[in-house]
Amino acid sequence: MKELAKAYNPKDVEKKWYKFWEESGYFYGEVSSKKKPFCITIPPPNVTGESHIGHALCYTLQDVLARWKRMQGYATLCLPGMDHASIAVHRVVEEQLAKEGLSRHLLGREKFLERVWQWKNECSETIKNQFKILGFSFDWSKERFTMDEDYVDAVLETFVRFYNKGYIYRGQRVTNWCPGCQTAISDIEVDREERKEFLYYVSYPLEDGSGSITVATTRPETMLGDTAVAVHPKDERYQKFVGKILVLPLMERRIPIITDEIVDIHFGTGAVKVTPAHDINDFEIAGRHSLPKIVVIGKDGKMTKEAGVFANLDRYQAREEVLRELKAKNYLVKIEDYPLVLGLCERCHTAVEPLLSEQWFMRMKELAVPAIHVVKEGKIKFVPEQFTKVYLDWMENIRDWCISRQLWWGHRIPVWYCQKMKNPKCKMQNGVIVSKIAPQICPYCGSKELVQDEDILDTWFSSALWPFATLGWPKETEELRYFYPTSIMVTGSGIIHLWVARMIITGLEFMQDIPFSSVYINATVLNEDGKRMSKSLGTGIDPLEMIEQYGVDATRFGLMVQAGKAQEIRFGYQKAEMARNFTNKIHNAARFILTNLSDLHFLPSAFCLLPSALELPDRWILSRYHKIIEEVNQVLEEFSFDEASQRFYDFFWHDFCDWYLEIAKLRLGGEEKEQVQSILLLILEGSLRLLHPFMPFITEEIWQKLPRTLPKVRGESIMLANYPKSDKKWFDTLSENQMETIQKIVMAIRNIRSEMNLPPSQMIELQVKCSEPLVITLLLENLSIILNLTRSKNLIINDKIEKPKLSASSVIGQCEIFVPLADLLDVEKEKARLAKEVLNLSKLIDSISRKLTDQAFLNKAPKEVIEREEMKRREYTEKRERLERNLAVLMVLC
RNA sequence: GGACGGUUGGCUCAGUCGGUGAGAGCGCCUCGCUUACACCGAGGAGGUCGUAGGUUCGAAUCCUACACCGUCCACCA
Repeated sequence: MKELAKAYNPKDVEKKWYKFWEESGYFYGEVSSKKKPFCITIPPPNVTGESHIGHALCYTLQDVLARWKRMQGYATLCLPGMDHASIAVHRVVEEQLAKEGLSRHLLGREKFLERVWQWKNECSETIKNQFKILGFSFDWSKERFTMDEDYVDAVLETFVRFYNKGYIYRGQRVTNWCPGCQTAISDIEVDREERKEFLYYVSYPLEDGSGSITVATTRPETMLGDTAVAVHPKDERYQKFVGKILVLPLMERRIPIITDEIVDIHFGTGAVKVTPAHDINDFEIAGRHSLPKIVVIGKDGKMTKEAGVFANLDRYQAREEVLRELKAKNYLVKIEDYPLVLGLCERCHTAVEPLLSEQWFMRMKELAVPAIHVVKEGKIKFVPEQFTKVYLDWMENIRDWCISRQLWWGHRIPVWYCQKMKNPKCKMQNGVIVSKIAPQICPYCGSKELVQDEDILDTWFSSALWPFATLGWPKETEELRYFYPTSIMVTGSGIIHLWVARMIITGLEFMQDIPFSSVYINATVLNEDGKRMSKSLGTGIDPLEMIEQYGVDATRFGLMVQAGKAQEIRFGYQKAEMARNFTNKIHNAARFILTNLSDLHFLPSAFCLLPSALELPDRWILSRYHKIIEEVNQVLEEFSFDEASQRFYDFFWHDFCDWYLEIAKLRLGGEEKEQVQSILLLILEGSLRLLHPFMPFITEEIWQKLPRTLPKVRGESIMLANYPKSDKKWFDTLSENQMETIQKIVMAIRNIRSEMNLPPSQMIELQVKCSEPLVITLLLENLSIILNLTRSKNLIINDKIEKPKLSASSVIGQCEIFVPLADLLDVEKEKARLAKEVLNLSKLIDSISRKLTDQAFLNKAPKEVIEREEMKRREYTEKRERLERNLAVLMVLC
């Protein structure tokens, strides 16, 4: 056997195994009628080149599930891909262009797109490589991109179908317009910044000269586009004005006084100027009251013709001019300081202008109904559960979705406009032609002058199709039939609305079935300072850096031990270091076991052994082992990755290495040698399989080195081996209790040794006073373990032992342990040690006694609780008496 | 403004159905390079469980209010 290195070096093994797995086709998601399917369509990362540890978390979770299910015998498909992420990529590429003194408008649409494709290709290679480094068992043969030919087809198909069913329409709406970037931008691209601004009070006179109403505004220049003043219907101050007409100052326009629930009685004067074309609320008010919408600020941020004498002024210049005029004509009542939250374009930092524009929308209310139903019914479950509410709250108040974007990188809207509209039929359709394929002539009037809509679709329109478009939809592929609905969607809480909700809607609409049965919302990874990781802020931790330092398995495990129910996790190097140390522990345990196997030609079949034929440590570790298998499988069913990894850690390190292995060392030289070797190997081999989903590389590396004679080690890779199943016949509570007694005794003696500063070379003697025959037998049967682990020469046990005067002592259950030390005994220290323990017990006994003398407690507490308390009191009291007696012996000495 | 989450030893976090001597990892202290592992082993110190009330025989755990931190959503001009 090849000598194993003293320390585990991940770099030696990781690349090799990934290559082996991939080339062997183990990741291939095969349709198999003999197996049950398990499928995850991996959330496609944006091709923006960003990479931080949060991605590593999300995808590792999925790989753990996939490897686990694959080993459990499911036909497993993890389908990877990338998202074209139109806005985000625009930002990246346009930034690059800006550095070269270029812009997308200077380049033109075609050249710009060429440039983006080039970027996309580089970027997706980088991401793919990272995923491979991380060991993800994704089926790369089925990799998809949201702008692949087939995928585009699916997107256009969706648009046409939705349009034909009347869900998609064209209309006007106020959207965030950036005059700097010359595009509409979504809410998430707007940075909010608090500014010290002013609130201006302007008086609008009544047409009949009977008075005036004062309105408050932060943007006086928009008054030029006012078409009403609104008050709350219940505002008594204005009851008498409702329905009357005002004369808009400077414009001399007659505008009505209307009522609307949206108005806040307590803000300003309680009367709001309504500017439908430049404010989202006002736009909605206008909709409810059929008010005209006058655009007074143009896309360039300058005043339009509609602004009359202010036309062509910059919007901020216009504000000054308007204020001057108002003041001159005595309409300006007062000015207050006012902190305003201003929307700024996150790219160019220009103040966003809400602007009325023509957009495509999707009606959502009706589509949301079945999507709400499947979640309420429990057909789709959110994990953690609290996110169900986030989803439902949004769905139940869903608004129409603006699906058009004035960008270039993405799916161009499959709509053409006839420029001629030569007949009434064409005019009736407004010359709108919706088609997957570019039409040559107008189907209505035969005109050849057709112009395609310039806009593209919102990125999420295409990602909404991910779970089925990746499997081949609209074609009826074998994969689609077999793997849809997929098993689980793992993603971040930030995109429940943007993405998850829409996948559920489109899945139900086009597949008539849910897209997945579970939605696991992974935590946001914060860095060590509790800050969100972001490349632009420089607060991200690059997973590759961590991998470089600790290896892939440690990085993955470090993430998994923290992947619990919390909404956020802080990630630091500590956890990765802990996990790295664990890999080393596993490596060395394996090294020890394999080294001690070297003279074995074949292995006895320990697997056939009956529990009764085994020794206590064997029965104990096998019981622990099977319980851990049970637990890991169970908590994984609940997606408790933290529990699964931590429990395994505790078992392997503490039970197996600290105790079983240490005890095994004593037995490997004796008659039980082969039995012990077999059990060591059995537990090691099973542990590797149990751990494999979390740490794929080290487990494969060691597993491949195990003797092939082991029945379980016949396959060509651990990732194809069976995942361990627990066998309850090995559950052995008695052995666990007995072992616990031994451990406690050993620990008590070690504590004495340590407190008395006894060097390891100092052998000691043990005397145990015990009257319980079963315990005496237990200790005698495991005598060599106790002696060896405590470095003791011998042990005398019976019920007549008296405490040697110069000895340290301890009480464990039925046993009183004495360590005669003669002049090695530090009497003062020992007295202090015992006194402290007595004091501790006294406190406990007092608190229990207080309970047990409390009538209320005795009357109302359940019987079991009272009994347990009584039992504890007896136990502690007895222990205290013994300790006090031993302490008394020492007191006599001085 | 609303919703959700968090607040437990120096740090990062567990803690199930209310009854535990409140746990772990890191860090710290003492001892030890005992031929798997110093990326280790043995032992130890360290916590009025954010604050204030309440429910209860009994609260880290349930309820209310508040504070601070975080995330998401939002139509206060």
